[in-house]
Amino acid sequence: MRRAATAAASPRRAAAARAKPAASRTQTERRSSTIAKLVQAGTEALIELGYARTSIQEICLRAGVSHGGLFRHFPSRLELMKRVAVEVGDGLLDRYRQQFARLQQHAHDPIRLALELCRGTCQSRSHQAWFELMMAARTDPDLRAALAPIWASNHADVLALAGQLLPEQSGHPDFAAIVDVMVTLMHGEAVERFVHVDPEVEQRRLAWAQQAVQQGLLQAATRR
Amino acid sequence: MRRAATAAASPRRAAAARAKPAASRTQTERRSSTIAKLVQAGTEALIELGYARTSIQEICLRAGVSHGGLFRHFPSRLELMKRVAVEVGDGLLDRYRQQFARLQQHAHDPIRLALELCRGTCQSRSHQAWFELMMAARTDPDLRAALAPIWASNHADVLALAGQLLPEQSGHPDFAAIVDVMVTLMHGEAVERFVHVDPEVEQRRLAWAQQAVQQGLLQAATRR
DNA sequence: AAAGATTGCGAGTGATCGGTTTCTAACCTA
DNA sequence: TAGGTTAGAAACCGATCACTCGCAATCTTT
Repeated sequence: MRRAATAAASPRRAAAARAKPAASRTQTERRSSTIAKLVQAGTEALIELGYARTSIQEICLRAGVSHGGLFRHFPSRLELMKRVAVEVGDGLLDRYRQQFARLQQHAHDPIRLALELCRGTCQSRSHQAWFELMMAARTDPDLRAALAPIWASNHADVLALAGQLLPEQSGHPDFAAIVDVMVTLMHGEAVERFVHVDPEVEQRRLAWAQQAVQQGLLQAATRR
Repeated sequence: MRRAATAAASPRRAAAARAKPAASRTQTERRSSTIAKLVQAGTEALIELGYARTSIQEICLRAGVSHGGLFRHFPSRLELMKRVAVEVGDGLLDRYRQQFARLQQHAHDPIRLALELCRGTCQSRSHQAWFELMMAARTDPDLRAALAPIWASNHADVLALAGQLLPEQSGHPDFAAIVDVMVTLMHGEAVERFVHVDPEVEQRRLAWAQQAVQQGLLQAATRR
């Protein structure tokens, strides 16, 4: 399906690209370049202005693409937002994975690290775009329908990643429930952060969460 | 300042009101009646359509008030939204207080009851309007400035109410932190609910939260 | 190099936005 | 009951919304 390799295979076009790298590009390069610019601009607009004010003209202005140029690649605003959602969701997971891999050797407690990274991810700029789409979808049936499968796969990916990064704990019968509670807590924290930020409260909250997770993991699921 | 009593003080007008209660009303009655209708309509529109689509004409349509009539009582959309926020915030607290008073005699565990009511409140229709205003304010500086004091007082009221309803636990050094974590958790739950609802996960989450609160209350703050 | 396909551009379209203005109907004071 | 004030209705304003369309520029194929 993809034809990215075709460009490099043509010696004549490759030579032209070497001579005037900015001026002459293949169609697929032009296409993917402007698409990337549009998606990036859409993400930034979501973060800074919110879904309602992320208008076509705002995106085009930020991307440096004309009004009509956008519709050459996306048939509607909704389709662009779908693409943004996929890109943002994948980006958040990648970010988490990379940070964990980089820091886990120097971390004393992997659970603490996991919680801190979870908080950091939920408070990141990208995650604000994610929330913005979630909230907009609440009252926008079309957007909701379009994003539902993206959310579902992302949710599954989060749990899978947690099990992958914490292999020793992943076998615990309550592991999924604990991950769920912690992610939910971080989501609540991120939402409240839009209203008010209190570093001291946040620190106590994380300490409390860490303790609760460790106690939860120590005891077997004897509740039932 | 207020003159609501003036109407009832006039015997002639009171007689007229008794004769044709719907047709003839005092100015203050007319005024407060349409204001109430506008605030109610604004709240419902927030819940069903979201902040962005809660337009002047949508509110007027729902309230049965003309476009110009709205601006007779509110100088701008923002002022109406401020009023909605106050009304919704107070309503949520009243609702919680009343439900707790009604159910605490039959409840086995007041902490469990407090958590269940907190969840119920955060998942109520009114709370969706509250969230909608929160999220809209994230990217709307004017709205944010207008709602900041309302949030601050509401936040203080929530903690005060918790201490009032759980007098035995309110003296614990971690009480405020525990209430904070639980409210935050319920906020996260409410947000995720916009995406997906899973009753089984929610049940486990509440059981886990209850257990965590009880363990947190049992031990003194020995962390430091 | 000619012909064909793809990409980018920007002036349109009708609808809707928050807010103003003008005018009539209802109510209050005296 | 006359004169003044308040409440409500509806036409109107410029700005902005998502989206369309015809045309020019740039690749790709022959």
